[in-house]
Amino acid sequence: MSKKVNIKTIAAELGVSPSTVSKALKDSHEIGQETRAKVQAFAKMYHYKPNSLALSLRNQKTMVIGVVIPQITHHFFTRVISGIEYVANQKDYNLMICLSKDSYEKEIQNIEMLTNGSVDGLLISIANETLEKGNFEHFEQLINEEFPIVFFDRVPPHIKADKVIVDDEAGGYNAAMHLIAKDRNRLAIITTPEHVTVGINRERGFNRALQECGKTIYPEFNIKVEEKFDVYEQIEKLFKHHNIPDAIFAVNETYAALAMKAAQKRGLQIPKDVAIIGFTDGVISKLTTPTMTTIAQHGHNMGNKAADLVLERIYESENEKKPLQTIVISTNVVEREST
Amino acid sequence: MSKKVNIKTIAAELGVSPSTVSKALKDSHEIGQETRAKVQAFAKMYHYKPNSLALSLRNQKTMVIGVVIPQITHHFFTRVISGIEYVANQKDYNLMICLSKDSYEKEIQNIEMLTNGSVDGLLISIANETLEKGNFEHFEQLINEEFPIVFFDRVPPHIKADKVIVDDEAGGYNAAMHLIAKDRNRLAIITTPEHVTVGINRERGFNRALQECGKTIYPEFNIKVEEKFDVYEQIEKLFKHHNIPDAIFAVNETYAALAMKAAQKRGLQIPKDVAIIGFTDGVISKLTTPTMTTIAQHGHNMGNKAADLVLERIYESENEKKPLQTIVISTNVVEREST
DNA sequence: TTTTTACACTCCATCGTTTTCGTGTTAAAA
DNA sequence: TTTTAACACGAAAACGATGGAGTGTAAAAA
Repeated sequence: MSKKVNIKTIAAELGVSPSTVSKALKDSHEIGQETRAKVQAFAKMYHYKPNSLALSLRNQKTMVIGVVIPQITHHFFTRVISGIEYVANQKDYNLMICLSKDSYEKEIQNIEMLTNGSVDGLLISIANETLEKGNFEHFEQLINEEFPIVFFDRVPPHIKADKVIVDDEAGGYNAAMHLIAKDRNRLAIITTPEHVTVGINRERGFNRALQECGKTIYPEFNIKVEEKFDVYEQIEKLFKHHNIPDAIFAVNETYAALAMKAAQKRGLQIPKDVAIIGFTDGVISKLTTPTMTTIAQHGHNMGNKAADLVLERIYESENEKKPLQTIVISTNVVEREST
Repeated sequence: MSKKVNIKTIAAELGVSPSTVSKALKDSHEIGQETRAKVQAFAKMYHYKPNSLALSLRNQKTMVIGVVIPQITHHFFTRVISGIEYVANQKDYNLMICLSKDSYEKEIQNIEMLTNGSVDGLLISIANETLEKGNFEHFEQLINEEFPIVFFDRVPPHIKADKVIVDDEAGGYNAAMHLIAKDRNRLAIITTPEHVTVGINRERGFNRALQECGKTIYPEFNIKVEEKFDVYEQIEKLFKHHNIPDAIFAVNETYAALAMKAAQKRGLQIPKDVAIIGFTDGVISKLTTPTMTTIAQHGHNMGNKAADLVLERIYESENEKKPLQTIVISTNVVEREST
């Protein structure tokens, strides 16, 4: 890089002091018209830009929000990020995005790094590994320090903090109700292992609906997908029993699409023989054949709310703190061809 | 936020000077064993973390790479980011991701912001609006300043800079050849308007293959999709002619999936009646029915290469600069059921 | 003529950290 | 006893920008 212009170099070049330059650039009345014009012209000519590091250090404010997510290739998270970005940008805030890759260690590293003064606040969706471990000390410490922090989607269960979550339980309930309204009786669910909160909650809502409606809960119709093994094979098992479901609720879009494939491979008609409903507002559901009914998650909205919350915390004064909030983003059924 | 510990507060608390604390924390031999131990214990107890802003300012190094992309909800870009992140992390670099939302103005704002000292280097994929406008002054200025900058995927055509691109022309060529090898004669292409470089290049390769093989290029088999209008309707037109294609090459995954839907709606069998091939290695192609043959783009690899390049520029010394590079990421056909 | 006041700047401390160059003390060597 | 060296630590400048307090000049008011 060639030499960069800063206030000092301008000052030296123009034979004035740095303070004069700083004030002249802000059109301060303390500085004479002539000098002001001269400084401003010079600054423009040499593309002077104030160094944000120096500004941040001095103002103790970075105008950056840190975001830690497990995976950026998950479409839902990109929707959330785009929602966060929208709100942040309106307040002149920028984003620093880190990926934990669902690893406990990386998550800790990311958070350490971000809270070293680089950001004014933090938005976090917890790594799967951390959720499994159940070790949230790294968060508790930050919360004790009253660092502005908001959890979204994958949140720590027993920790007092601001959170934005999807109403997964209601989503699961509504999915089941939607299927039941279509006169389905043998409802299956494709879900995640115990430790993934979002999965359990959706399953809980699903089961509640079945109970309320007096539908049988078949143990063999509950597939808990382990990502480490072949996902398709696990889902395919649903159709290898003597008893085949006439409706399937998958807790995410991919599982739903794979269920559709598996069903079609068995020669089943969707939705005639088996209705399928997914979860999330991703790109896939509109492109499958038939198009897929889903529980829309409104990731963008979640991002908006999370950003609002953290900005509130950033701006609130030391003496008048608002109580902790948990914002629940409600879902809704988007009916398409698969049910 | 409660008070944060820094070197000064530690120094005051322990009755030593800031310099002593700084050295003690680095296990400097200048400081006695006893003091060293005392300082380190205190620092650990109060979770001292060096302020990265101050470090960056002093070292003139932020350990951050800025990334500007048009849309984060495009799966291809998330693959690239994940590739960038992988390489960056190995060198202890972090990412600052900004979204231009395909807007010229936002792109300029992002770049202004990032080059105010916040990042050591820049990775850019250009906004569509900028490409349309053809105004690349904001880049030229940075390049003149020798700021480490690497363009990827959507690159400025006539600007001398480091670039990482997909071999779109060869990709289009191979797609056509693949279809021709399947004994197809009436080949259609679903592409983008003129200004989107990636689209034109893929189309050019496609046409070249057709010419070389003596296949007819039907003008009505060339759909240039305008995103502002209903995409599906535009694609559907392919099947409304008396003459229907027996093979389709779509320059992205979404267009390909929509073409599949449109064909299936017309009662056409894929691949029997019409073979379809897409472009990109996204999530959709494996989940459609039938699964989709695509030209894999290797976004992750592109991210790796772009990050490698910019890090090279960051680390290279002022006097021995390497010549500008353009790295071409080659594509390959991933054959699935749709062809 | 002296005092006031407006004007146009400059000085200096500050944000948090590092690092070079001192400096004072003590013990060993001369 | 004096010189030397090791040891343990501190002072200060620097990174870039800012803003309150201070300074010097000149013109206007007393």
